[in-house]
Amino acid sequence: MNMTEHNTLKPNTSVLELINKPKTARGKKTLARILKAAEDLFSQKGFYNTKITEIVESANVASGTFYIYFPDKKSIFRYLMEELNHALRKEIVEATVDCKNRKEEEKVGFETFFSFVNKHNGLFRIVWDAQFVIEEAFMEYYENFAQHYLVGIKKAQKSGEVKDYDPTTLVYCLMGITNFIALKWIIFEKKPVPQKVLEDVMKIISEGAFNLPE
Amino acid sequence: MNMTEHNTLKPNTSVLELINKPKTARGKKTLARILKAAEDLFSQKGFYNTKITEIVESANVASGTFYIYFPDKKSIFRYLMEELNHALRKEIVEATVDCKNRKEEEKVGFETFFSFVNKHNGLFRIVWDAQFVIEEAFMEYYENFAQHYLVGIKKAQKSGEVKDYDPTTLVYCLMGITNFIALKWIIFEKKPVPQKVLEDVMKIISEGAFNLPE
DNA sequence: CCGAATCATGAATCGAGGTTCATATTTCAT
DNA sequence: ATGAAATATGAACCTCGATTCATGATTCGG
Repeated sequence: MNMTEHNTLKPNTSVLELINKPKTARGKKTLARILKAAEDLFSQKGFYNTKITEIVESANVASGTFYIYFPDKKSIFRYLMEELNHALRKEIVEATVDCKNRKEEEKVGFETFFSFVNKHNGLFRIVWDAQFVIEEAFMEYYENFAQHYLVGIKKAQKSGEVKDYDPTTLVYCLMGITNFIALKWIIFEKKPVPQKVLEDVMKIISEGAFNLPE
Repeated sequence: MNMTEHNTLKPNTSVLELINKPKTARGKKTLARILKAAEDLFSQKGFYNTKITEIVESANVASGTFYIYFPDKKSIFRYLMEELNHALRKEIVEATVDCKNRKEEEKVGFETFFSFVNKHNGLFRIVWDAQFVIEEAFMEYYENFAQHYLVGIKKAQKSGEVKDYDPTTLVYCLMGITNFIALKWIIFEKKPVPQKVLEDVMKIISEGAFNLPE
């Protein structure tokens, strides 16, 4: 077992270089087809139930071709995870740039997250599958997401917009809420998250769940 | 493919009979050893990374013995899932019997959930792994849990203790919060959930996260 | 338009691990 | 005490799927 240097939680650690980058138009197309096929299949059936055979078949390439771009099955999985992570964060950042206040920012962030999961509803399955495919990746994913979230929350606490709880607790509560709401609607019900639900969620995190005892 | 009758979401569907029940003291002990070994291994390494070989070795039985009690690898996984599900619900019900109001009930419920996950920290890994092992089981698990939760929440809404949101939304928010707080602390940090965190969580769901703009 | 680099092929390899089964041992009701 | 039922054994089987590699086709800069 040749253990390579451990991959600590450095923010910008990228593993995307694991792949052998195509240098030709043809190569790029092929790689794209492979990635698409893999994302679809992993999303539907998970890592261990997806055969390389199926990926290459669905991508219309020979099995050997797969190994031109990825050293092994796990690499493509990890690659997809990072890709999704980046894409999600990018969408959220872009969607929230000109929000007037933190509350609006949360709302738009939630909406963006829901629509992203709706588009890439394999995100969950891939991320959750990760804990048994590439152990570190799973924690890395959420801790990373939380860290970015944290920055915004702390700022909003300084400005007085957000109450003075332990910010990490708040961040994990908010991530929990969005993840489970998306799970319920997009994964279980196979529908977009209804507007009414989004609004109730906003009310819950604004006003709490309980009525005051009179 | 001989598709057996589809397992709809009937509350009390039990699959525990999948196993060949032992009729002897010896048999019971053996089965218990196998279950313990399997729970440990599945928790640590997930379903697909756990070999029958390892389970039986860790349980000190021969490979054939495994198949006396379970028809195949998936059965024992499913069995464990149900067992955990029942155990968790039982603990929560028992812990909350004499709570004075819904808010206290939530708090005690949260505490019990955290302590359960702390004791059986494989619960998460097993449940989340499930979506790729036994697809229905994953959704079944959460929907089932949600349904029980819902009953209590609706009651508390009638009595006016809980605000009048869509109860399903509220339930999934609360499940999301507890699951992610447990994830952060018990799984990622490998520590029990600190008291301060529990208190902040309670405040968040009581008072919300935002300060009112003055 | 040539040839070195790139990309593609797919049959063959190889190891892994779930499951079976013929045989042996243990239990326990009578 | 006894034998039928219940348990236990573990080597052998068998399938499946990740990966390799020798060979062939394409690309594209100069």
